[in-house]
Amino acid sequence: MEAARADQRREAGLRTQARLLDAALTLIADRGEDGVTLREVTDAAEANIAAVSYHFGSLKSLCGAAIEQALERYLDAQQEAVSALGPGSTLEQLAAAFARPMIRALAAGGRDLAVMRIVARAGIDPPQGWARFDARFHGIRADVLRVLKANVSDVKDQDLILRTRCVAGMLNWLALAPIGAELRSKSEKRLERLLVPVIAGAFRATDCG
Amino acid sequence: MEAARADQRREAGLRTQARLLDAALTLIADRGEDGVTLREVTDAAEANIAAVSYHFGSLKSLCGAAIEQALERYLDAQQEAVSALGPGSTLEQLAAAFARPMIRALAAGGRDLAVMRIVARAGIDPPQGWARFDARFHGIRADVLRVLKANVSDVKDQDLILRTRCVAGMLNWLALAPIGAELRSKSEKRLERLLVPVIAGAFRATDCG
DNA sequence: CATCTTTTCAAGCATTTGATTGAATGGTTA
DNA sequence: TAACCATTCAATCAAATGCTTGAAAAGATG
Repeated sequence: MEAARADQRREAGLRTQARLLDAALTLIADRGEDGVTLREVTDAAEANIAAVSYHFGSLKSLCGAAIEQALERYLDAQQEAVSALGPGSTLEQLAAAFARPMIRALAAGGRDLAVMRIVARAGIDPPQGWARFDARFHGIRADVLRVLKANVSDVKDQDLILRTRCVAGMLNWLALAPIGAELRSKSEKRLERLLVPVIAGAFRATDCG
Repeated sequence: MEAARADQRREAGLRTQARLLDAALTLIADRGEDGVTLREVTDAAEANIAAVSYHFGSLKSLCGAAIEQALERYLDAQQEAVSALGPGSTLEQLAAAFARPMIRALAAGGRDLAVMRIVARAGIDPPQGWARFDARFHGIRADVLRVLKANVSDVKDQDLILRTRCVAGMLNWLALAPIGAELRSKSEKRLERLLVPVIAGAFRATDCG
């Protein structure tokens, strides 16, 4: 037979894996990793209970894989948004770039928002192997810090990093809290107009006097 | 017998109730309501498993009581801090007052911090009967809004409320996320110096140009 | 003292949990 | 066709869960 034609059984298995990952993504985003049960995830994925053990070894492994997938999608988007910043970017441009992945997710909803909610939850209850992504987080933080230092003077790096974390926390909060649900019907442009000034203000943190 | 002397059995029961509430407070703060088990809470409280049913009816009721207690403590502190604001308060004074309960809790740790973490979790997964506290939240928000309107011009009330929610979310994030743990060894004054400018900046949200 | 009442306790119950098993399914290969 | 193999499935298991039970403990009350 042709080598190009794939094994139908293997393809079906991969589709089941993908459905399980997708179901886990949504459920973890809504209830957290510990709130997801085996039956729930297999029902949502239209798969048999044993499929989780067969394809992933355990429910914990499936959730871990779903969370890793979400983290990677987030880091890709965040890194791309931040790397577009030039050396002379303003705080508003920084704020817009930094918040863009979350703003897009809030406007888009669905899987994109689920990814951001999982990342936010991971910030509260760091999953095992979180350290695996430290380097990429550090890289993004370095890009942000560079722009911050060019715009804000007489503030220690440590304190600028704290401001970045405060802003990231604020955005994560909007993804998780029901209060942030009001924002989800709005367009990207509208969200940008609302949030960017607040974020830039937090970055600036100056009395203006 | 004297009416003033209390029944020792009743007193012992009340002490058990208090221990259960206290154990639930700590555990809910750390793992969330759904992460608390009956055995865990009774072990921590040095009480028998049946004590929960006997005193509170169910684990859910015990957790509900602990969460309500935490919410009330929080609202008392927040309301007191905000009501100290005068009509001519600056944004920095507003920021300091608004963040004071969280700053005190971060500096104090222990039960005070547990209370704030439970309130933060309640903002993500609102418990039943949350609506019971709507009026008090609304009152605090009104006080904040008054000061904001006096300091920020040409911004709709709706958007000022959003800023308040963003700031509240940022503070809640610091209570929940492990990243915020770095702040917990610092003094109130140091925390105020670090956070108040950021919060005031988010409230101000102006380009300064 | 005898009787009540409040609280505590160990044992056990039904349900739900994650996980396993051996058989069945059905495409693949010789 | 027949042997093979990746996948699916229903049935089942042990452990953990929330909760209940009847008895025991011990202060209160007459």
